[in-house]
Amino acid sequence: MGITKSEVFDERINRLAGYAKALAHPARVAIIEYLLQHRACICGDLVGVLPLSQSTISQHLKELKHLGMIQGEIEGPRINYCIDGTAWQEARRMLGELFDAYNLNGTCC
Amino acid sequence: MGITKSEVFDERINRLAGYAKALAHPARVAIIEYLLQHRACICGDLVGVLPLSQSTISQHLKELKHLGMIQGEIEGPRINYCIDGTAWQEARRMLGELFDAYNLNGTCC
DNA sequence: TGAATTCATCGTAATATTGCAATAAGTAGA
DNA sequence: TCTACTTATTGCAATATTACGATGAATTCA
Repeated sequence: MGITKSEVFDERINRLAGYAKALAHPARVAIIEYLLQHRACICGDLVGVLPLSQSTISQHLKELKHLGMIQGEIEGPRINYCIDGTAWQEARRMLGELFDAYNLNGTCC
Repeated sequence: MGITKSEVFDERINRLAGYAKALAHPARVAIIEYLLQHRACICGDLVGVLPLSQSTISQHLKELKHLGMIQGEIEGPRINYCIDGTAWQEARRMLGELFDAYNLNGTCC
């Protein structure tokens, strides 16, 4: 098939997987870290930083936007992308809870 | 293409993306949560829990193993899969640092 | 208006992922 | 050994992802 059976999992799990997916590609991690360091960026900046083409970077930005992790604001001829605070906090909380669940149950194996 | 240019990103970023990838599919999140709750599991258990076929689940387990998140130990006719503590802690640390970087810089936009 | 700048989109190609049925491989017990 | 049980692998099909060049759309400035 090649199509994820999202409908058989509940909302929470799909959302968690979505946030993880946003960080599941090195280019997207690099983009997020750049955004964290600069508080904002434009696609053009990234073209100079990442060894990927402008269209590829634009595509990753689109994916991050689609997954809710970033926002884009038009500012003159360029676009100010930045982390979406709400999604960021939710992702942090959901992933944090998942990782913390390991400690609560003690070591395994 | 369809092939990620991992070689242009450093080790740390690729590792982080790898851990995120482990959680980037709802079925794998469900598997991990099941492991967290039961401390161990066998593929057969999951077949009764997840609405996916045995071969599909086995494949996700293989992927999780490949990404370092779980370990499998043969125990009689079955296999005891469990979270890999070392990888888990590293993933938690790396993702935690990433998420914390947002707060350190204050709100954005 | 025209040129330059910036980002998005389209088209294309190659590879990866997801899923399942069927089958294989391994172990345990009769 | 034979059977039952459990998990892995194979083969296949369909969709998703990644990447890039070329082109398009929008904005700014001369």
